[in-house]
Parts: sequence; structure tokens; C-alpha cells
Amino acid sequence: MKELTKQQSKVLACVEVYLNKTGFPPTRAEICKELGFKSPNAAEMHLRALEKKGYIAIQSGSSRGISIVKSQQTFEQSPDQMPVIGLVAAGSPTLAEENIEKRIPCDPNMFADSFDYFLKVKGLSMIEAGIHEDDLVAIKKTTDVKNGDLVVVRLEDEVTLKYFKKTNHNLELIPANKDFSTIEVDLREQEAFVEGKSVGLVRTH
Amino acid sequence: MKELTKQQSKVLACVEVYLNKTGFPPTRAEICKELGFKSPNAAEMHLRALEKKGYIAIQSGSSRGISIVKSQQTFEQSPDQMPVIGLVAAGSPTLAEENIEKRIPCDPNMFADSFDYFLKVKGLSMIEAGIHEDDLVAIKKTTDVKNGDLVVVRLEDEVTLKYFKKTNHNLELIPANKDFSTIEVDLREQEAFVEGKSVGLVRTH
DNA sequence: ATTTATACTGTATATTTTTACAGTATATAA
DNA sequence: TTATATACTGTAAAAATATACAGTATAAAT
Repeated sequence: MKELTKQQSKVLACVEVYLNKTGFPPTRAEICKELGFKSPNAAEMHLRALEKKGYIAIQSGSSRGISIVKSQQTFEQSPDQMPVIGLVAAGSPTLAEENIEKRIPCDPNMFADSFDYFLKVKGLSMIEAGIHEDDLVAIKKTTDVKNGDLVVVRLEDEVTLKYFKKTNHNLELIPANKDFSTIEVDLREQEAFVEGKSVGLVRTH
Repeated sequence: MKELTKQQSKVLACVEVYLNKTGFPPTRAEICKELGFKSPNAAEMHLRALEKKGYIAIQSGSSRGISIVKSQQTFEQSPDQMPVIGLVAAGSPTLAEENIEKRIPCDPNMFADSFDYFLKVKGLSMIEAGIHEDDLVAIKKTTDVKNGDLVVVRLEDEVTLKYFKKTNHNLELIPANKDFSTIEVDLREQEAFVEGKSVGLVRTH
């Protein structure tokens, strides 16, 4: 495959970006606008060169008739990158960019239910449920939780992962460790926000 | 998402097929030609309906300004499907088609080390390591294992998941449960095949 | 010194394309 | 019976677009 000049490379990138953004290829004029050219012929010439070098195909007579033959974006079909969030003590909104520790290539549909992010477990309060420190619990953002679900709840400035049990105004957040005690919340006195529930667990050995 | 009429569905399919074939969306006239309509307005009306129902977006004023919002082709962008293998007692080659219980959409690189298949855990011999019955342990096929690794070993006709410890001719396969005892193998008397080692664990809640 | 390739501007036009408007026909629901 | 939704035909005009042609400028190659 022949090498591209700097400008040709820019034009190809422009086409690819436009395609990714809109779902259809740009016109000559749009390429010009994007790259600062003042004549549609500038874009035309670059497109012809790109066609000759085998990077694109041009359907003559068709508007926007450009198709990518050989992408220059190494663009490895990027798999989903699911965010990992630390169990932050400060009650900041759980899924904020600054709370994302890292990302893991992982299909959000690998469990029976889809999930939105991983929560990194701190402490041993769920050890008897086989949930260890630093395990990643897959959390689906929802407020639709049932008694017995493993849920992420925010109480004031603390976020916690526990079993959920609600009766009338009384909310119990139950750990799986004899050394820890159940958190009891009277919902008339204190607010509790259900951030989501666990749909699975992942541990790296 | 609203249901599509038969004709609307045909038009959406036509757009998707055209897009896959050429790399850019069709014009109204091209849709007509493909589906046998005689007026570009036929296509236009269907496209408007598809837009209203949220299946496509139309960039007004742009030629071929159609983008797919919700594909009707179930076409699930096929992610990697990692096989799940039961802990088969019969010592058949672990990764044979007939041993695959199911497959899970899952990136083989989600753990620190890549893996080849999931092993579905039977029994409670590793419970104190937080590995429960029916947990899926991600196995990398390798014979390069170190003492302390969690490994899959085949002894005669039995496959087992245990901690690995080897000293000279003596192989110990150590469980994580007080009620189970370590399997000791004298390698001069009995063969042991290391199938692989665990690089991670997955559990569905 | 002259060619050659790259990289454009500027203009113009034929063609493509969107899109509005005016109808027709049919089935289903009120 | 009268709407109302679906499903078109047919026409036409405005707008978008491709694309040809005539230039200018610059750097590198011959």
C-alpha cells in the first residue's frame, strides 16, 4: 500500500471521523469546511489521490459516495471498557469520571443481567458470601431492588455494599460477616439512596 | 420502541443492507428502485415514520443523511463467546465441543492474563478461597505453573481445581476447605497433567 | 532552468437529491 | 358513515453535490 502525504492522511482521517460521527460520508464541501480549504476541488483532488492509492473507493455520480477500503485508524474494534469504581467513602456521585480507577475490557452482557460499572470491594463485610477485598462487583444502575438483593446504597456520605431488606419504613443493610452488624435505617429520619444492585462478581487471580 | 409495519421494516432493512454493501446510505430514489416503489415520496414517508419511531435519524437537507439509530438486524456485533466447561469427572480433553455447557459473551483479556475457557466449579473444596459451587473460574491453558497457583490438574480420570505445590517428585493439590484433605501424588507412581491455571473468577448473582 | 508533484483558490454547471404538494386506494376503527 | 392510518403515484422546484476547467504557489527532482 502506497504511503499517504500529510494532507491526504488528514483528509482520510476527516472522512473516517465524519463517518463515525454521522453514519454517512462527508461531501467535498464538508471536508473543506472541516480542514479549512476554500475550494471543493481541494477535497476532490485529495479524494482522487486516496482512491488511486487504494484507501477509499469513490462511487462516481453519487453524493457522499465515499467508502473506506483501508482504514488508517488502527481502530482495533475496541471492545467495551467497563469502568471500575472504588468504594468511595465520600458520597460523590458514583459514576463520575474522577472516581474511575481504571477500565477493564469486558462485555456488559456477560452476566444474566447487563451492568454499568464495577465496584471495587473494600473491607471484609461480605466475606461469607465469598466476596473478598478488591473483588469487582458488577453493578447495574437501578432503584428496582428486592429484598435479598446485593445492593449499593448511599447513606449520607458513605457508600456501602450489603444485602437489602426493607420492611415499611425500616431498611436493613445486612453484611455477610459475623463480626459486622446490620445497618438499620429508619427512612423517616434518614435518607438512603439505592445506587444499583449487583448482577455478578469478578476476581483476578 | 414502537413496532414497525411490514413496509417500514422492509425499508429499514433496505437501508441497512445498502449501508453494509456500499458504506453509505441510499437516496430515496435508490430505496424505491430496490423495493419497487415508483415515487420517491414512498421512500420518504417510510423514512419519516422510521425516524418518528426512533429507528433512524435523518439529517435534514443532507443527501443520504440517514443514520441507523436502532438496527433491526439482531446482528449483535458478535463479541467473543467464551466457552464454559463443566468439571467433568471423565478425563476427556477438557476443551472438546461436547464438554461445552454454554458460552458467555466475554472479553478474553478482561483479567491481567488472558484465558481460554471458563471452568464451572463443582463442590465446596475451595470455599475458603471464596470460590463457590457454580462459580466460573477463568482458565488459561498452560503447563507453566508455580507453587501457590490455582490450577486445573487431571489425575487419571478426574479433573480437579486446587492450589498447586510441587517438591521434587511430590505433588500436593491443596483444597481451601478444612473438611477436605490435600491430594498427594508421587509423580514416580502416578501421572498428573496440568491443564492450566486460573487467572480469574466470575460469578453471576 | 525546467519539469514534476503537491496543494491549493475560484467559478461554473450538470446532476443528484431532498422535499413539498396534490392526488388515489385500501383497510380498520369509531 | 366517517374518520384515520397505511401505502402508495406523479410532478416539480429548490437545494445540495460532484466535478470539470482555469488558474496560482511552492518545494523537490532532473
